[in-house]
Amino acid sequence: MKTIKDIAKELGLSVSTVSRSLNDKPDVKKETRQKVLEEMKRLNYTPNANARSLIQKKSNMVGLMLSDITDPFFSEVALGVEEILSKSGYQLIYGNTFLEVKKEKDFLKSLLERKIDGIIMKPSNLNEELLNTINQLKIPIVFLRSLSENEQELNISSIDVNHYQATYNAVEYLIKLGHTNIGFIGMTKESREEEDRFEGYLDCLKHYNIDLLDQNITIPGSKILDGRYGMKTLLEKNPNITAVFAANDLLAIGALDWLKKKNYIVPNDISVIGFENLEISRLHIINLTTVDLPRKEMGKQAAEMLLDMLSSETINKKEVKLDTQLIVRNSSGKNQK
Amino acid sequence: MKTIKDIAKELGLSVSTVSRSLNDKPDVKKETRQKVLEEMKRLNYTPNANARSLIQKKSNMVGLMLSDITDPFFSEVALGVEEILSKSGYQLIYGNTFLEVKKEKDFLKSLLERKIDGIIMKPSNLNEELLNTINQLKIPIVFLRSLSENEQELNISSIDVNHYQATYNAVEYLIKLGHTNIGFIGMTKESREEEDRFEGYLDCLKHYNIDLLDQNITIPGSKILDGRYGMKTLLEKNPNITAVFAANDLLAIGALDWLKKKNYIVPNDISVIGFENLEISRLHIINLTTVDLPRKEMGKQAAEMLLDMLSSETINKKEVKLDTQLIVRNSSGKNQK
DNA sequence: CTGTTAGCGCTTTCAG
DNA sequence: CTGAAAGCGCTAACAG
Repeated sequence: MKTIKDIAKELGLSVSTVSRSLNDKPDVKKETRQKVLEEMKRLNYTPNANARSLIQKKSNMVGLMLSDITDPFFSEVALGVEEILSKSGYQLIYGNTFLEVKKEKDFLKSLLERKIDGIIMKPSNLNEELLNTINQLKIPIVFLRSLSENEQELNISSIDVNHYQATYNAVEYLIKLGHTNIGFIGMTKESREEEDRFEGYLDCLKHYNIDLLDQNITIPGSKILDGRYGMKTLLEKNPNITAVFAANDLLAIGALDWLKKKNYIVPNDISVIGFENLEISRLHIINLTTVDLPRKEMGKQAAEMLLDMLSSETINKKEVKLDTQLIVRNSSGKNQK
Repeated sequence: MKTIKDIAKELGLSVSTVSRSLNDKPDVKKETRQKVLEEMKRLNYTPNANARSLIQKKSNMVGLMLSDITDPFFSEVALGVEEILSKSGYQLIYGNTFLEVKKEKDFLKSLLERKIDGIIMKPSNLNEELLNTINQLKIPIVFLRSLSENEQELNISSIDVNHYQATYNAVEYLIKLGHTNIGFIGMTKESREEEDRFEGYLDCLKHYNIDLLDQNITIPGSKILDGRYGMKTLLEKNPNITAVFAANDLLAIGALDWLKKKNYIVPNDISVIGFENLEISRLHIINLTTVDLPRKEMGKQAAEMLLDMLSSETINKKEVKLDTQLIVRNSSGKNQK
């Protein structure tokens, strides 16, 4: 492997001059720099970023901790993050945690050893230990979800959408279509956002003086099959349901699928609303009314917030909540009963 | 930031003893090691992996170059790769290239500067320059696609499925259902695999003495909307088509969507076959006959091949082609005309 | 404008 | 079993 020493020796220069030339520093004669650059090419020299990191105490690497990259939400976030950070010369170390505390811990540890400059992550509900660990990191962090109460004092920025409001609006939209018997198909595991959404559902019903029925609620999981099962469960418990809010599009699509299989007509018999606005949801054969989540945009903004924190001395914590938009399609309509 | 020096000073030991203790090397008294480990915890010490990489000439980092992480194929590959490599203590630097040569070059360069130990990647059709660059890397590489002819001499392993055979089988299946007017909706950009698939289609028609019709072929792109457009194009050019092979599921789903919109009955009027077996494809409302791609498995095997190359002195190049399976669902049936 | 020197944090001989 | 010393490849004062 070639080093700047080789270049220096070859050219009869000192390593510092070579270093200066390579890094576009001032105080180098044009011709010298020229010669260095040529020699560099000739020798097929590649700088050693690790050596540079060591001395500069800056690695130009950022950690990206996701729960599951195959989740369309995270893959789009990851795309947005990478787009912005790579432009600024940062490399991304990525890992999946499935929100398992052990994986989170292990991954964080490996990031710290690598002396990364910052982290963008979607953590689980932090237990105390992890919270402490994170608190001690002296590097900028952006959460891909809102901070919970016990995290408020942390010096961490966050980006999220307003799950509460989004759900409230969606349910309100159903109520204004005449629905009163509205089911809720929730996601397991995604506690923080999930709570907010559930509260949005509850508060909206309350606001319109609609009784909350236990049998209108089910929490089956987060995949298509869970949605099918959730829809089945709801109808078994309460056949009078006329509308359903599902906590994500896959659940909603599963619900649609099950309804279709059982010869229910959507939206005449039952209205279905999702949450996420996946690409497939706008398919003619699905045509799901849903809440649009600006996934890639969230990734981009997360990256920009991190860059911001990276470049300023004082950590200026920011908590951003993006607005969402209800996308009305054909899976929802007036209550016909 | 604490260093081993701090530990050494605190304990009145030399840095070398501390280093040995931390790395489980022999020749350290049990109690000494114990003391070091305790002090390490007390001081909240984190080793500096960059310093270690510098001296060991091994970074324990691997590059993962994808075209687009939001493509379900790549996100699942990325999951499999990460699962295996993180278990072996490797960190993954990921980047999206969209098969753009400039992005590929830039990303490769940044990987080289980081002195990564190996690369798993899905490259575009390599131009000579990139090919040279890659050839000069003295590190193990695994391609997430088969090697093309001009790449054969490279010391690179690859993993892929047999696109030719998979397509041949799919088309043969259609022919055996009585179809002779079979459309082909192809993907742009993904040249290598695409050629193989196209050849599978051609050879199969030829083998069954079916005339190849120009108007039965269209290459619209790779997304749902492209599939809709592709289906539209095919039917305009040749209304007698009774079956369609689409080069991926999204194209096939787009085709289904358009057929549904135009009130064609699938599979009675037209059979549709996809390629990939996405999760949504098994939905009751889609129910797509398709070729199953073992995506995550490919990622895992790619990682294992790389680990293999990483641990053995001699680079033992391997070219793996996994078999695929035709998943027959309700989007295909007997020719009714 | 250029060279000398020190040192980033760590591992690894080589002595003892 | 432990310590001293060298050095990985690079940057950053400081002299000149």
